[in-house]
Amino acid sequence: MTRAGRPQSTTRAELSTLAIDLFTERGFDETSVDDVAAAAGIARRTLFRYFPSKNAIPWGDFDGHLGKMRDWLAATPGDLPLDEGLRRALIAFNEVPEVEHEHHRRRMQLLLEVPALQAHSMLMYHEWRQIVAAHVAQRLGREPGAHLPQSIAWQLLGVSLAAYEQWLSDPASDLLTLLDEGCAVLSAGLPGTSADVPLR
Amino acid sequence: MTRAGRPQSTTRAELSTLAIDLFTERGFDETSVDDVAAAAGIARRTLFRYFPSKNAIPWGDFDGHLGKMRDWLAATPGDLPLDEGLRRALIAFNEVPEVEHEHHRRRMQLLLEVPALQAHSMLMYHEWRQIVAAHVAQRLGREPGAHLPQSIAWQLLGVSLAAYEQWLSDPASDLLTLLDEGCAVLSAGLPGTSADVPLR
DNA sequence: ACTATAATGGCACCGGGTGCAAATTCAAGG
DNA sequence: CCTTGAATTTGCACCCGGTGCCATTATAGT
Repeated sequence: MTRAGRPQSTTRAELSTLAIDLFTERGFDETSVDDVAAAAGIARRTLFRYFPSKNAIPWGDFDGHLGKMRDWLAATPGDLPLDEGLRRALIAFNEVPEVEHEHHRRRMQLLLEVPALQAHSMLMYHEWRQIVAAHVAQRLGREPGAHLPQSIAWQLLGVSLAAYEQWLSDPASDLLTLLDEGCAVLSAGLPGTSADVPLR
Repeated sequence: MTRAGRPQSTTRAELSTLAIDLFTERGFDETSVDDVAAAAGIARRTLFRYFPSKNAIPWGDFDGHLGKMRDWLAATPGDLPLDEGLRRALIAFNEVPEVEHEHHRRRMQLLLEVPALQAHSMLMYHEWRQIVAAHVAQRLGREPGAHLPQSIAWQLLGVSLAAYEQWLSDPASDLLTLLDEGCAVLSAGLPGTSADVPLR
């Protein structure tokens, strides 16, 4: 059954963590792809078979993780309000086992603070947004490509990224709490609205 | 008075429109920087003095345009609800004179549909978000770097990008109307919430 | 051992981006 | 008219990310 040929000499995950270490120590721009390949003991050409680009390396197996987001949303009870379903899925998606906390933080620090990676992340989040939009569309009885679902997906992404930025800038903060706060704003709408009590 | 040296041989705006033409015709990835330079009649090296990267070329003078966003927000009457002020500034920022409609559409089509440019746009919008966050912070009496202002800025960016995507995908649609719809969601919060009438 | 299979690795090549130093073009002053 | 100085343009060498191609290597099954 085990279809054979030469076995892989390493894994995406291994390479990703190794690279994150290097990038964090020496800096992303200052570390060349050759450096990573050399440290991993493989050829540069091979590294590009594990990852499509240097920017993709710190992401590890994000696509695999995306599947979970889809599953959580699909498993959302139908009687749950839309915002509550989104909130729970978002929390679940960003929950990380205690042991991996430090590693997760370092990875996200790279992804959110290195300009090249910041930019690249938008390509990664495209699929994530489509998953969210599809769920919202289904709940609201619209097309996945319609304006409302797409807008909500973008806004939820905004909530996530703002929470992550805050989390990274304040070591004492808790990521899930921040995500919760963001969701609250998204659910209830902007403060200081005509519907609200006057500000002063 | 005119402090002299050799005069510039062209302008950012000229190069930008020329390049947008080329990129639209032949494709962004298929058009090399040398092609653009050749078409403009300047050296490749010189082109990189007008723009810091190939990705920046289609943006033209975006930084200058950013100043207007700051001005509109600063000029917002203090008695206007927060959401209404943001809505008006967003509309004003994205209003384009009739004559430039076609050009604007082609530019945005590139910026939103070419992956490399999609990614790069996040770096461009960073400053835009900070402007919005600063305004929100001032209105709400918080620090510009605080979570709430940053989250709202991210969400407003999401509203903008969703509107633009919709506008590009549907030629019959009106951009300002779409922006308005997005702002409405942001103001009022998500539909299908526990606070709303049950869905069916 | 032999073969099919699947991964690794070396090499040449392309395109974006930069540092550096020389060449160009203008205004102003002697 | 010629020089000087400022600001811009340009050519060149070089680095790095990324790809196409093909040979090489390591495994499983016969």
